[in-house]
Amino acid sequence: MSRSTNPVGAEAAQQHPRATRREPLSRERVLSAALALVDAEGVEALTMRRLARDLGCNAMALYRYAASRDELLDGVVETVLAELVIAPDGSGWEDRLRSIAHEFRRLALAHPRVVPLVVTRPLATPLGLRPLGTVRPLEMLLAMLVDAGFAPTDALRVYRAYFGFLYGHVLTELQELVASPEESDDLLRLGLHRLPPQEFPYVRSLATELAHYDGAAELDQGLDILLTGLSGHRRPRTTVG
Amino acid sequence: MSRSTNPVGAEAAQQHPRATRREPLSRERVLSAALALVDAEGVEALTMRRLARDLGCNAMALYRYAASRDELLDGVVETVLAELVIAPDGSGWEDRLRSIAHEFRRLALAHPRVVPLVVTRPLATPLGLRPLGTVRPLEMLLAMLVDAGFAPTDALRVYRAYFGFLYGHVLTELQELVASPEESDDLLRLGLHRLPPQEFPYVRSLATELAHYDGAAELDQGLDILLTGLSGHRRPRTTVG
DNA sequence: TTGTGTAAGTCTACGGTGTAGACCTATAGT
DNA sequence: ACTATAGGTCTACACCGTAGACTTACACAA
Repeated sequence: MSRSTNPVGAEAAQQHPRATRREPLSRERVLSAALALVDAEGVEALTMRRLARDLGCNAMALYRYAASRDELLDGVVETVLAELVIAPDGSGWEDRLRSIAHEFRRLALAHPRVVPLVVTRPLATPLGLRPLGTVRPLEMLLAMLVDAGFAPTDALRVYRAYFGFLYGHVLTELQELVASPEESDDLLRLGLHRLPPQEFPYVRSLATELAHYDGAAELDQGLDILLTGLSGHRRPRTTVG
Repeated sequence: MSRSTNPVGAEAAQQHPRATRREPLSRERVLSAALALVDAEGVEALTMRRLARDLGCNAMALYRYAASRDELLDGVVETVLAELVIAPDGSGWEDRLRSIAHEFRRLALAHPRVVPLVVTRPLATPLGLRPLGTVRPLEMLLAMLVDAGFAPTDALRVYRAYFGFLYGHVLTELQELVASPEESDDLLRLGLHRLPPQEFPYVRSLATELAHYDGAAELDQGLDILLTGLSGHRRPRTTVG
C-alpha cells in the first residue's frame, strides 16, 4: 500500500473533488476492478485497455500500480487469497483444516474463473519471489500445525498433502461444468451425446452422477480419508485433546 | 538443402517456396512441433507465426490442421495425455492406480510447462465437448474400476478422489521450483531471503525441506493414505484377491 | 488432350495486444 | 516564485489471432 503522510504534521488529507475528475486510482481500486472483470468475463478479458476503460482512465495509468499485466494477474490471485480466513484457535487442528478447506472451496466457487490463476501462477515463480499474499497461507498453516504439536518437517508434509488435495478437489469440482444448464436431460446438459457410445460407455452411463456433484460432501469424504490418514501416519508430538 | 530426397521428377514438383519443402504438414506433425515448442519455451511462446516458422510454413497453413490457437492447445494436452499408458491387467486395482499415478507424475515432470494446460483447459469446456483424448483416461479408469468390482457410481467417486489427488500432487510438486539451481544455499535457491523474516519464520526455516522434495516418495505416501481410505470407505462388490 | 474440382498453402489486411518513452499538469515543499 | 515530483496521457512499435481472397498442384472425368 502507499505510504501515507507522516503522522508528524497535520493530516493534509483534504481532498477536493474538483482536483480529480473521479476518485483517484489506487492499487486496491485497480485490483478490485481487475477481479471484478475476471469474475465477470474471464481472464482473457482482462486487458490493460479494457480495465482502464472500466476505471475511466488511460491504459498506461495502470502501470503506476502494477508493473505489468502479469503482475496484475498475481494481484488478482492475491486479492482472492486474502479473503481466505484461517479459523481462529479453540478447535483442534483437524477441525481447523476442515474449516479452511470449506472456506477455500467457497472462494473457488465464488471466483471460478480465478481458480486457473490460483493453481497456475505459482508454477511460474519460485516460492520466494511470489507475491507475499500468496505465501501467507503457507506460513499460517505451518504456524498452526506447529502450534498444534507437529514437528516443522511434518507440518510441511501435512501442508503439502492437504493443499495438494484441496487444489485437486477444487479443480475436479469445477470441471463438472454443464454445457447448457437449461437442458433437462443430463446427457445433453454435459454434451455427452457427442461422445461415441461404443468408445465411452461408462462416461455416458454416468451422466446423472456427473451432472449432480455434491462438492461439499465429496470434500468432506476426502477430508475424512486425508485426516485419518495423516493422523495415523505421523502423529503430532503432543496429543491434542 | 537441395532436392536430394526426391530425385524423381514425376511427382516432385516442389520449387516455389523459398524454403525447401520438407515432408508435408499433418496434424500429427503440427501438434508435435507445438508440444516441442511449449516444452522448450512455454505456452506463451506458442504463437501461430512462431510455430509456422518452426515448421517452415506460413502461419495460415496451420489452420488446416487446427481451427484456432485454442484448439492447438487442446491438441497439445491430448498429445501428452495420449502417452499415459494404463497398466495392463494382472494386478489388483490398487496396484494399477499406483502405477498410473507414477506414470502421470512422470509425464508431468517430462512436460512441466504443459501441466498448466492439462489442469486448466478442462475448466473451460464441458465434459462432452472436450477432445476425446482428454476424456479417454476417465473412461479407461472407470472401466478398470468397474472391472475390479466397483459399482459404477463408486467407480466415479474413486476416480474423482484419485484424479483430484493426482492433479493436486503434481501441482504441488511442480511449485517447488528453484529460482537459481546453481546456488548452493537453499534459502537463496528458492529466493526465500526476500521474505520478511519476522512475517515468514516457518517458511524460511524450512528452506532445506522445501528445496529437497522427494516427489515420488510423497506421492507414494499420499497413495497409501488415499487407497486405504478408499478401501475402507467403500468396498468393491466382490473381494479381489 | 482439356476442363474442373479440390486440397494445401500463401498473401494481405484488420483490429487488437502489452508496453516503452516522451510528454503534460497539478500540487507540495522550499 | 521556483522546482521536483507523482499521477496521468499520448503516441508509437512490434507482435498477435485470424478472416478472406488468392495461388498452386494434382486427381480424375470427358
